[in-house]
Amino acid sequence: MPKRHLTDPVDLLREHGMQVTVQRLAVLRAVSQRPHLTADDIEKMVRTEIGTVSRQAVYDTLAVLTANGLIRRIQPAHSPARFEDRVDDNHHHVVCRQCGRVADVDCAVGSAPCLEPAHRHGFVIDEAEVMYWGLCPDCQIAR
Amino acid sequence: MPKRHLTDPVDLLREHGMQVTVQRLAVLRAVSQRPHLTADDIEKMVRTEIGTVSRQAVYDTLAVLTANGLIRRIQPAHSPARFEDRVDDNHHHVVCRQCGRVADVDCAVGSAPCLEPAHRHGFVIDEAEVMYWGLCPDCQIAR
DNA sequence: TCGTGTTATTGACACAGTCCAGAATTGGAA
DNA sequence: TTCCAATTCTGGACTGTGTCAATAACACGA
Repeated sequence: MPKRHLTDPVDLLREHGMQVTVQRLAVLRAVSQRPHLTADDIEKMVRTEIGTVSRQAVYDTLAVLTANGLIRRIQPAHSPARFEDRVDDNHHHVVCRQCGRVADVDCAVGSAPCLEPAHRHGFVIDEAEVMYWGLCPDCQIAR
Repeated sequence: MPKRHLTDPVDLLREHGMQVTVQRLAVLRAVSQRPHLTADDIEKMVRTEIGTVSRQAVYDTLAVLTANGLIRRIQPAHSPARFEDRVDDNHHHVVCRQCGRVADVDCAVGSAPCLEPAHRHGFVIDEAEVMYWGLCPDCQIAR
């Protein structure tokens, strides 16, 4: 009896007590294959793959996957939310001001960059999010 | 002839070639008095102060003030845009996950924190934005 | 005070995302 | 295998921010 790899999407869902459905697997596959897609892009990909899916199902699925930590939601300003399956590591993002493209970056400062603000104003801080802004290679050429 | 202080709102607008209007002065005053307000809050404050103002005028004014660098627009996820008049210094923000309250923080790492990502993927980066997430004092108590 | 270019008003519209209620599907018990 | 309760999906209406376009009003220099 072959031992299944832990990151098998089916096992992943089961481990979190979630039912296994075609839609969920398709959403997981889409997010995994092409990180930083928008909900709309994911909806299109899933529909292409399994024929039909409602927008609501996509949003619900993304929400429940996010809540269970299987995927991560990032929301740059002036852009719809984007999703990625790279979780459990402390990485950040660089966003193109022109086309909205997103890429992963690791911060050079360390594994927990800037987690210590000078004054925390009584806030209990649980996350530091770093967003780099600039122009992607394509948009530099287009100038 | 007394020399006017440079940060006089009227002079500020003139310096940037912008006409001086009651609405603009009221918007500047609102943003200055209570930083991190939303456009909606600002609209209410301005309306209270000068009687009547259209939503569009508020948005236009905020846009033109932002474009000229008189105010700064910050846009936390799951929250409408907020505005502040503290510009020209490299500070960041801490946002309450519960109520959306925003406070200024200076990063302890240095004046230009995390500006050097490990891999920039060909992007030309012009800004690094740091957002801290947590709970504000009031919302800690409410738990 | 007048003329011109800028700014404000009004109302329609766009977009991302959410809510709701009923229908369908699923996992697990028998 | 069949059935039940819980979960999930569907379709449509709806919200909240924000933008566009056309017209009216205003600010400011001459």
